[in-house]
Amino acid sequence: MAEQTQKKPSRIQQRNRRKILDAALDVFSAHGFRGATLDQIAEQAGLSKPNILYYFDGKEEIHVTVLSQLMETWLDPLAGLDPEGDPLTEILTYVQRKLEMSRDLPRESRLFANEILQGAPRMDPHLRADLKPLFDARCAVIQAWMDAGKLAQVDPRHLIFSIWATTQHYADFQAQIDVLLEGQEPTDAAAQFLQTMFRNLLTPGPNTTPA
Amino acid sequence: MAEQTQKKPSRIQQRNRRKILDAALDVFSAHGFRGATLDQIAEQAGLSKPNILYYFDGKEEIHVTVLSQLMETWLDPLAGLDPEGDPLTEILTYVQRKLEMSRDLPRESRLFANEILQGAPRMDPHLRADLKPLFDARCAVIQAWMDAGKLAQVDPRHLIFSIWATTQHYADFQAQIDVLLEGQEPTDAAAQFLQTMFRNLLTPGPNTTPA
DNA sequence: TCGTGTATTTACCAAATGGTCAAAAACAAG
DNA sequence: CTTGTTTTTGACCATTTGGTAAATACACGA
Repeated sequence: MAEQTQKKPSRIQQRNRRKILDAALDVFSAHGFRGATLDQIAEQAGLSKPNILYYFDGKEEIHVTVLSQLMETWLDPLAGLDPEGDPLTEILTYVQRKLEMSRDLPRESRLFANEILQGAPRMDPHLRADLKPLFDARCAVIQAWMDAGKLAQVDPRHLIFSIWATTQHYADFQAQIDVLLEGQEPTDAAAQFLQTMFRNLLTPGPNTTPA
Repeated sequence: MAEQTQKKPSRIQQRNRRKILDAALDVFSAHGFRGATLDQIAEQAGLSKPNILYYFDGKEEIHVTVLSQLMETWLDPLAGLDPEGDPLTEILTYVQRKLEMSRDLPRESRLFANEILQGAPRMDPHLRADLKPLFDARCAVIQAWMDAGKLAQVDPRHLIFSIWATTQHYADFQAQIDVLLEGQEPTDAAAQFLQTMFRNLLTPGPNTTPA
């Protein structure tokens, strides 16, 4: 059966589960949970619907599995922020990595956005268990940098929010951006803009927040 | 019938259409188009399902109507940006207004986000017809301000994107933010942060973009 | 090659859902 | 009250969709 409690998954099982999860990422990210159908996932995966339900207990389980896997990938850049590195460089690198993820993994970004938009019904536990601790830890690191005078004083929490918002925007609102930037040079102006914005924000100098 | 080609709508008709559209905003913004059901909308509106279909031709038409109405509200702040005003003040005021809209009209923000996330299937025409021209016009205004040396030189298009992204983030990702900021002082730190960020970005000074 | 557990398909089902229709209320005007 | 119009409803319908059961095909080690 598929419910092997501890058996090693056969090669064919691994392959099919991967195909299903990849198809599910496609479909869920494009239509949301309720908008996606098992038939669509089945077709995309090149398998029959009952066959898919042979590998997963139901639509819900597929969705949860995809979201769980996504979580790791998604937290990776933030987790990679090095408390020992140069503060400004670390943050600007983080911005850059997030921006690249929007480019290279738009499906993942949209899937995540979809889930949060609906109130994170299935992801809330993950957010509390995985994201929250990491978020708090990174806020503390950034705060320490600021206290040491290595960065301008701003609210670390909203700094992170603004990084997420601006970078993920390019994946999540791509349809809008395509309309607004139609036919314009594909220069990577976004990267340059964001680097400038966050550098200016974080560089301690004459423009710092008034006490 | 409801299909009066030019007749004035009766008072009861106006009232019911409004109830339906408000209920639809609730339901669509919370579950997306496919996730929303006519029964949910009917219940929320306090009407029966057939009665709803007496006022609207179908689910699709309700959705389109809500989106169209939303468009005006949504473009209003950008349209209100005054080319004659003080550049920095104008933009910072715009940021503030957009942030307030995220607070006061989160349903609208999420409905919009949902639609764009799905690739703007029903809104694409509106984007091209209404948003695009306004966007181009405002970009030109901002560019002129920069050329006159009244603002630091950055890409106006990405400036606007970043304003949208950061402000709407507070409505669209509220579920996530609630988890991450749980139990923290409800100070309006977001407003202060964003004002600082965009002021530092746009104030011509030592931290300007390198030529 | 054979047998056994694995994988896949065919044929279904029940619930949900968008939508219809005719008739009943409700209502307005004379 | 009566008549003509607008509004509302109850009873249905067809399709979609998540899911199941049983039968069939397949892989692969003995």
